[in-house]
Amino acid sequence: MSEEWTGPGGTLGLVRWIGLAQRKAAEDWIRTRGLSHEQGFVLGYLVQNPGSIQRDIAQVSRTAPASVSSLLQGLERRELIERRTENGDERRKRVYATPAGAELVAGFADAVAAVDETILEPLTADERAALDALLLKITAKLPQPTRP
Amino acid sequence: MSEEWTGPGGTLGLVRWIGLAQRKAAEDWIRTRGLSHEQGFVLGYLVQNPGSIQRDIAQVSRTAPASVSSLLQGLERRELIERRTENGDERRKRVYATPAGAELVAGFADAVAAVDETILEPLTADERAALDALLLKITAKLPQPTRP
DNA sequence: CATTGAATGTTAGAGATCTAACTGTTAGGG
DNA sequence: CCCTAACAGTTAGATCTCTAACATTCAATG
Repeated sequence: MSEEWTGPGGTLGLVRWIGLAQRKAAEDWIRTRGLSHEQGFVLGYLVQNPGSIQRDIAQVSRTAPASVSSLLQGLERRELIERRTENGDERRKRVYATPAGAELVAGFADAVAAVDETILEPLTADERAALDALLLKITAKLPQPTRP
Repeated sequence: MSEEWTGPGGTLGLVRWIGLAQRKAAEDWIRTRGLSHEQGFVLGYLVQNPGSIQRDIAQVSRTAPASVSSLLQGLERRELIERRTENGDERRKRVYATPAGAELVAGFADAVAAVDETILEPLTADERAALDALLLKITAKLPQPTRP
C-alpha cells in the first residue's frame, strides 16, 4: 500500500505511480513464498550481506530493533536463517541465510529486472538514457539509503 | 520498507530510490498522527471518496477484505470513521470519515507536495518538463491504480 | 579492579494484518 | 415461491510489528 491517494498529480506523482507498479510485482512475488514484505526484504539483504548484525538490519530495513528481533525469530523457526556470535563479542549476533533461505529468494532480482523491462518498454534507448540522466541528477542529492 | 535491496542499479532502481524517500517522508508524517501506513491511506481515501463500501476500499488498498474489516474497526473505535447501511441494501456498509478523522489527515497532501519540491530541487524547469514527459510516456501504458 | 555508560538484543503486551472458514443478504432461474 | 449461487462482511486464530522497559556485554576511566 502507498500514499498515492492524492492522485498521481505532478511529476513525482508519476514516480509514485511507477513505484506502485514495481512494488506490487515485488510483493506478489514474495507472498508466493509465504513471506511478509519485511521478511522478504531482510532475507534478501542477508543473502547479499552475510554476517550482518541485527542493528544494521534494523537500519537498512527502517524498522525498530525489537521488530528485527521478532522477525528473525520467525525466520529462524523456519530455518531460513542462522544466528551465531563470533570473535568473542557476545553482544553482536551475526546473521546468515541458510541454503534453504537463499534458495527461497533466489530469482527475485531477475523477477524485478523483468518487471522493470516491461515498464520501460514504451521508451526508446535515447529516451531511457535521458531519463537515467535526470534521475541521477535527483538521486545525487538524496540521502543514501543506509548501506554499510 | 521496500524491495530495493538489489541496490539502486538501473534506471528504475533510481525510481525505487526516489520512491523510498517519498515513502519515508509520508510514513513519518502519518506516524506522528498515531496511524499505521494502511490506516492513513484508508482514512485519506475516505476523505476523498465518502461513502465507499468496504469491498472497494479493499481493492484500492490492495489488502484482503478481512483486513479492511479489522482496520475499520480500529478507526471506528477511535471515532475517526462511521459506517452505516443505506438504500435498503443490508450487505453494503457505506463508510464515512468523521470531522475528527478528516481533520487528522488534513495537510497530508501539502506535506507530500513540499517533500516533492525538495526532491525536485536539483532540476531546472526545462529538465522537470522533460522528466514529466518521459514519465507520462511510461505511465500511459501502466495499469490504472484502481480508482472508481 | 570497580564503576559507569554505551551498545546490542530481548521480552512483554497491545494492536494490526493475514488466511480460512463462517454468517447473513440479494438476485436469478426453475 | 424455493433453491442455488454470488456478494459483502465478520470472526477466529496465527503471525507480525510496534513501543517501552529490561537484560547483558563491552569499553573507558579512575
